Amino acid sequence: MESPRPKNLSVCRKKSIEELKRGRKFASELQIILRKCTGDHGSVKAEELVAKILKSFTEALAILSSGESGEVCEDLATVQAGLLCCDDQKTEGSGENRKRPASVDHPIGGYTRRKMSETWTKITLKPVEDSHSWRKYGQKEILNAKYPRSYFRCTRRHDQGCQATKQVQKTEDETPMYQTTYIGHHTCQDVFKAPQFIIDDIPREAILFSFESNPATKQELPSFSYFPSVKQEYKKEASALCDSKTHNNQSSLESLLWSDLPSIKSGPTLDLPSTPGSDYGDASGVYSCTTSSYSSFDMDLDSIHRMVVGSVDFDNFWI
DNA sequence: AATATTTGACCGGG
DNA sequence: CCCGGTCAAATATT
Repeated sequence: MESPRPKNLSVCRKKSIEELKRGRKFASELQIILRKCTGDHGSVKAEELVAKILKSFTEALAILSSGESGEVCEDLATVQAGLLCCDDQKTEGSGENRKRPASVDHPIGGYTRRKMSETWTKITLKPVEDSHSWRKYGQKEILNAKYPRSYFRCTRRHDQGCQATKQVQKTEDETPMYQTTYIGHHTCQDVFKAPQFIIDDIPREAILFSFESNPATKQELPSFSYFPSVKQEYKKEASALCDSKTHNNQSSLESLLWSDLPSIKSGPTLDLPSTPGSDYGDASGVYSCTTSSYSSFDMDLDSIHRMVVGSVDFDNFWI
């Protein structure tokens, strides 16, 4: 949080302010139109809605205009945390009878539908590049959403029983963003790190929303212990940076990210054309395999995360 | 051959 | 019954 603030971030903020101003202007116009059209007998709800939209824009603008440094994320998170709801806390229980045959994952039968897990959301201009390996396991058309939602799980699910998942969905804004919802924390440990890529998790322009927290589950600490079951996924991860396809996606992403993170760039220079053959048409084209260590920026966000949500007493454990 | 992604089906909550 | 999350067979990729 006290990390030096790249110029690009303030540029980003200015852009955000511009965008919000435009949004507010449009909402204003809509309000006028609404009043003209509906008159006195008009829809009160619609009016209320417009008023709320306007208020949101105003507040967001106030937040962005006031703070000088990285408080943007916190403030927005705080604002949004109140608006967005949390997962329910129902236990997924023992008393279920499912037809689906038992699998390695779910020996008892059926599959586990994850609830009561900590979730947090990032909204970024580009698909989020984070420090874990993900494997896509599904994609769904979502009602009233233009783009499908992609579902990812940690590649270490089988190895280490890591239950972390994430969902990526492209928003339908004027300038489409990628909303990445993380569900649950990684309980896995990186075996092969790629020290030359100490990036991280989130592009600077990321907006972090936190909904729930259970600090007790925080286990994302670097570890040097060696895990015996080294399977293909590890190898792939270890060589991810040399892997052609992954390399393409990653490099393009990274070069984009780096363009926003010039001050913390480390390791080899990636001087590649942006988005060579990678398709960001929707969330379905999203990367899956990445690796890196935890950066100070990651820790910063983690701190922010803690600050935002405080210590909510929430009893969920993966293990 | 091993691993990743796609995609339709299944499942459960609301 | 609808919708969203997950599974797993089929297919693609490496």
